[in-house]
Amino acid sequence: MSLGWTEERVGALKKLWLEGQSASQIAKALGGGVTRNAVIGKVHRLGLSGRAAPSQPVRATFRTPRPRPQPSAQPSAPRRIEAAQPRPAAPVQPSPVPMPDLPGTATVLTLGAHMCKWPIGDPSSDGFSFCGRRAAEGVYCVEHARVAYQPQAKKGKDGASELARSLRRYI
DNA sequence: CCCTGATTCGC
DNA sequence: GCGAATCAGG
Repeated sequence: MSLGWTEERVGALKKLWLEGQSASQIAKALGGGVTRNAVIGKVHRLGLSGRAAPSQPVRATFRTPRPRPQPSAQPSAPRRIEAAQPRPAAPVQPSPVPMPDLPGTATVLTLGAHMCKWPIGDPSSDGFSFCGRRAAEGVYCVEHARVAYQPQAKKGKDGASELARSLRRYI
């Protein structure tokens, strides 16, 4: 299951990446079928290797030029040795993230880094959106986190109906 | 061992 | 162009 990089997926990728989301986070956010490697690869291909707001100070690691496990054949690979790009000393301050009061107003493109990513509606429908409220736990708001991160789905009684009731409000 | 991004290279 | 494998590091 690997759809090509459609406009929307690329757009979402750019947005999430520029927001400082990690590659694996983005990979999960994009649904399935993409690994973090795919995301990273695409990011580099898109030309946005350096990010404005690195969540973790990933040092510009100088890897050894890579020993080539190639049995034979030495393809001339005049790789450029550039790891530190001339940063214009412009520590951008991104994330003027809007925070709607009502859920379901965030699309995959407007969804901010710390906005609840609980899906609202049918993903294959036009009006599909995300909750968009302040994410409290993980990528969800408090309310949705309770549903998403169910610690135990076992209660002697009827845990399923509780879940169903919670879900019903948003479907 | 978990995670992060970076790079290379076969496809 | 794509992404798995592999790397260096936190």
